[in-house]
Amino acid sequence: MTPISLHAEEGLQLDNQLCFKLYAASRAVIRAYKPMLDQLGLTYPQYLAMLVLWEWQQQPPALPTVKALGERLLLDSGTLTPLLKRLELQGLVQRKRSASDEREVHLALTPAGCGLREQVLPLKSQLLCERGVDLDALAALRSQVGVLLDQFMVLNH
Amino acid sequence: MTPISLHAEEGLQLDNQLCFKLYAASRAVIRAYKPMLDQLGLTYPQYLAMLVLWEWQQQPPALPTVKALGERLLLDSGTLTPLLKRLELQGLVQRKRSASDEREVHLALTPAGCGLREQVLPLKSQLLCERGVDLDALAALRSQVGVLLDQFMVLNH
DNA sequence: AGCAATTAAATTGCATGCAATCTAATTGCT
DNA sequence: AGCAATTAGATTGCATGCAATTTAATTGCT
Repeated sequence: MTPISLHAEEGLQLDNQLCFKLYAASRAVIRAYKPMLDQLGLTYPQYLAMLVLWEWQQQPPALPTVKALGERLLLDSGTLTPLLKRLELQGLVQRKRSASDEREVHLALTPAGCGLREQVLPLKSQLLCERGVDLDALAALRSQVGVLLDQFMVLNH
Repeated sequence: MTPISLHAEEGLQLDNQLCFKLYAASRAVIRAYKPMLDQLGLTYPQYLAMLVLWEWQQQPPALPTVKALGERLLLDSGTLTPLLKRLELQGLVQRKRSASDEREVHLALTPAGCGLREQVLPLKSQLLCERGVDLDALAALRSQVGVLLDQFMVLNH
């Protein structure tokens, strides 16, 4: 196990921190989504939750639980419970206790929640277009960040 | 302006979203920093603020203002004011109104805040070592995420 | 000088993230 | 069956992010 030597001059410069670049880039991308999300009436994490629910709907009849959604988004019930209650208040999602296991809460899309999906693709195309995003570069970067994510997922056991 | 065509099957899959990968990776990295930050008694954004203040100290005598710190971290006073008050309570930072312009607040490190810097590099080396991080790969990814960040910084004007 | 426009922080309100705790339901083990 | 250990959500508390508003100080323009 070779000790890693870091020199203060480089090792503590903000601009040399991957962590800061990631953190700032993530917020910058979320900021870029804001105009689109405002039109949908969703916050960013709410949008991610809807993406999972829309995806899940492709394989009926299994409904996801809060836990399953959390595993997908890497979020716990402390974050998801209030978020899902807000989506329910907006009439996009229904939460119902499982009959077979009363601990679980199943999530189902309402017709409104289902229909919202159709509005997303046009808005997203517009977003990418306005910004002249290179789709190939996007995919490449996504894959690289994905590798990093996987590494940390394992390491955070 | 060529319209970008996205197909629902690929275009809305969570795993195909760069935004989600970035968001998840950013949180995963912050989680990885947690053990180190706990030892320092700092939260993650507090740590970033300290990085900037430590860096700033290399060029005396100019003291950063809240605004300057915010420009560096891409955060506004709504986030920074309470964060800095907590750092002040911990005795790491001093906030003082500028004499020349009463609107500004200058930030100075206390001796304790200054001294904390020495603890960081060993802890960080240990973190990287324990996880067997490849420093070259790290630098490469940082540079790529940096490019993305720059693009969005410009585009979010 | 006088005053509108700007600017820097602070404040308020809301929605996360996340640790820690709590509750209720289910499992597993004897 | 009986009971400890697990498990799924909900709840609480705290620290961000960030939009929107407010306050006080400074600039800029006439």
